[in-house]
Amino acid sequence: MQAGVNPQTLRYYERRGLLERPPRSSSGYRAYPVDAVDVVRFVKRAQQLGFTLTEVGDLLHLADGGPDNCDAARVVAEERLADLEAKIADLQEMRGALQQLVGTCALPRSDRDCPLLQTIRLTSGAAT
Amino acid sequence: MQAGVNPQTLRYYERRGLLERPPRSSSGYRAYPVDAVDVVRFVKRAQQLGFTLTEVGDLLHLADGGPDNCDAARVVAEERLADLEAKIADLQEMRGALQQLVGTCALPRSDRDCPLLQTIRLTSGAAT
DNA sequence: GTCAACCCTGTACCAAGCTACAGAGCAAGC
DNA sequence: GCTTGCTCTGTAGCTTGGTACAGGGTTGAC
Repeated sequence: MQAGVNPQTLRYYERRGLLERPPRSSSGYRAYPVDAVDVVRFVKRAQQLGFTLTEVGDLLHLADGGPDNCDAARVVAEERLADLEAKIADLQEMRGALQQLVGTCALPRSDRDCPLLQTIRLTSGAAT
Repeated sequence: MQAGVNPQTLRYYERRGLLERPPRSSSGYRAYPVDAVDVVRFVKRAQQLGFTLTEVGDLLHLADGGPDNCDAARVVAEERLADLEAKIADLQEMRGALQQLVGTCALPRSDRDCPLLQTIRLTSGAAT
């Protein structure tokens, strides 16, 4: 398929309610509208970013409604935004620790003690 | 336990090779050394940041070695660093899209059409 | 010495997110 | 009209990261 997923996955998404049930040909074959590709791509992208299929479904369903649902959608979006901020901050902290580690490893061999575990401990300690 | 996980999980980590097999009491009870707590905390933190247990195990095992393994550890760390950079960039992009979405929703009700799905499509389209 | 509350082992189960398989029908090229 | 390759349905399996349970031993308070 154009979205790079196999038919089983599409049926799975349909079961999960992520994809609308497409019209069928006279013989029962699914005939996906063009938009389906966009939906699938969105699902895939959101997944990469750590959203669960349930969350993706929530967003998609909210999008189906009119202005009333827009308020609900905003709430969901703002929650996700807060999640994202937190996750980004966390990853940045971890990046700092890793950069430090790589820096330590760049010392001449005689000057180092490969303190990976120590660095790790500091990192995890800082999070507590 | 002090690291906030239950005994089954500790045994699971032991099976997975993340935790060294601790010495046993005469009756077979596990007597964990103090460091075990740090290791568990590191595992938990790394998980939160999207590392799999397998990746965590790799890092921990590299840490066991001397200066030679330090080179290998650096390679792993640099790979993770690149992953982190990419993930952060991705999340930031997604954050931008969500912020835009929330901004749109803040318009007076009559002026809006809750274009969540459109925003989503633009976002996913931009990633292709 | 007995009772509760822990630990031991092994195995089985869970949710999420697919993926594969069986048994069937349809479509299209030759 | 037959074969190849798709689709259909339903069900079962996989992996990850645990959690629970059964059936037993241990430890410590009383």
